[in-house]
Amino acid sequence: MKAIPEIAKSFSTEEKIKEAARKVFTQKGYAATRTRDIAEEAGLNLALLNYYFRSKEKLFDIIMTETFQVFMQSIVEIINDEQTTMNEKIEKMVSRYIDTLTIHPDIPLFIISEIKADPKKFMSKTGMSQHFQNSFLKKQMMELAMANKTPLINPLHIMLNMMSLTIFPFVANPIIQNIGGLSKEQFNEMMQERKKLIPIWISSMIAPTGYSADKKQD
Amino acid sequence: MKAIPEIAKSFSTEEKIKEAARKVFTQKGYAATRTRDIAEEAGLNLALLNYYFRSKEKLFDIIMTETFQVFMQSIVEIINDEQTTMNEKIEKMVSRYIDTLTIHPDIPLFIISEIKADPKKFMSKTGMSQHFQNSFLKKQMMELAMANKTPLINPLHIMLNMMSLTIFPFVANPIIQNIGGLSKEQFNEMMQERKKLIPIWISSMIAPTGYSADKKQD
DNA sequence: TTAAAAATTAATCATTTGATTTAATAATTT
DNA sequence: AAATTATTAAATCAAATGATTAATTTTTAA
Repeated sequence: MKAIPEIAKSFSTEEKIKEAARKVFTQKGYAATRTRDIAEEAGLNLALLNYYFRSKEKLFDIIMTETFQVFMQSIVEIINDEQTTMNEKIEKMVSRYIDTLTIHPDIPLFIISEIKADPKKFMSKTGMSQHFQNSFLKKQMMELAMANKTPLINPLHIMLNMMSLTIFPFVANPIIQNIGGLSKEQFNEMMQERKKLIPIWISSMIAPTGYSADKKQD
Repeated sequence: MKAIPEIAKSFSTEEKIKEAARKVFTQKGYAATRTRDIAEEAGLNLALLNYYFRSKEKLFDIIMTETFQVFMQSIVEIINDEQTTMNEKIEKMVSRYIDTLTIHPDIPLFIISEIKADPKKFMSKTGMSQHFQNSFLKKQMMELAMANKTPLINPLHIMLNMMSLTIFPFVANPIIQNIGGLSKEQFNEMMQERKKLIPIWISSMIAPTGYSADKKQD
């Protein structure tokens, strides 16, 4: 009867398994991943996976939670920074997303797919809703709309637009590369361009002269 | 040895299987779908699936191809219509996407996930690249940039923005609903709002006063 | 009506896959 | 060094799953 290994010891193999699992799970998703894939990727025997993590699902939960948390944490810090303006926050978020996703392009599709596969499992414990609703950023957005006498665009739209413009290209990467006829490098260059462009676009949404043909500005 | 049934006959069961397959595949993806799920969804014996379609993979390929083609076809028509302006095309695309995806919200994540799982299998035969590169829309975009003396924003950015702003909310639906604290109905209302907003936003990207209020429209 | 063809079903096969067991090896303790 | 414990590997199990078979029912058409 194998005892469960203590936390401190055998850090190395445990981490090897987690790294392999992170790679294979984010690349192929839970259902398409075989525990044997993970063992092979880690260069370790299959039995170790269950020895250290009891089951595929438990290992997956750990990976999923960690991935999601890392992904959220950096954003939460940015949106609650009381020292930066709204525009600076948007710049920072866009910049951080693009830098992170250039290195780990699989993460968003992974998170989205797995949340969809079992929404209540992951949706409950994140508290994403509060993060945004109570954020300093949301306050700033609403104040700015007042100050500018601009008709208030739901802050959710703005946040959603920032995420859409930034994250979607990575999610739909193979399709986008194909439509644009881009190599991996050209795609990354384009995303670097967008680091500058997206904040400009978002700004122009908030303080718009943008209402084109039918409504003349005066 | 069972003969392969002729095309005309037993339309009903064949269609029942395809409908069931369409539903389950788009909902759960290829890997997470069991052929038994499809049989049950169709209310039919498992063996019929292989009787009519030989294998899970062959059935899947049919569903995938059809789904993708329907999705592309309507867009290709719009972007090559020589009677409409660029702005009208964008309005139409956004509108059609949102209407379609409100009814079939699973389609984009399905297509994206499965293309990612096997890019060469699906990417080759679509010819998406040509569709856009040779489109009347792209010509219009470039001409408009000239005429307006606007610095040319890569038409790919514009197309990508349109798709991002329109499709991403559906792809990330559970997360977006959670962040915004929205019910399914409220989410759909928001997407109806975006039907009007997205074309405005895109316009303001193309002919921008958007660079933080320093350039007046005349 | 009847014989052939096609459609449908229940039972079963073979492979895959998550998980376990048992034995061997390495590390640590006494 | 001997004993104990931790770690690793090979073999195997049991359930899930895609696919097939053989028997039965239904439909077609002569």
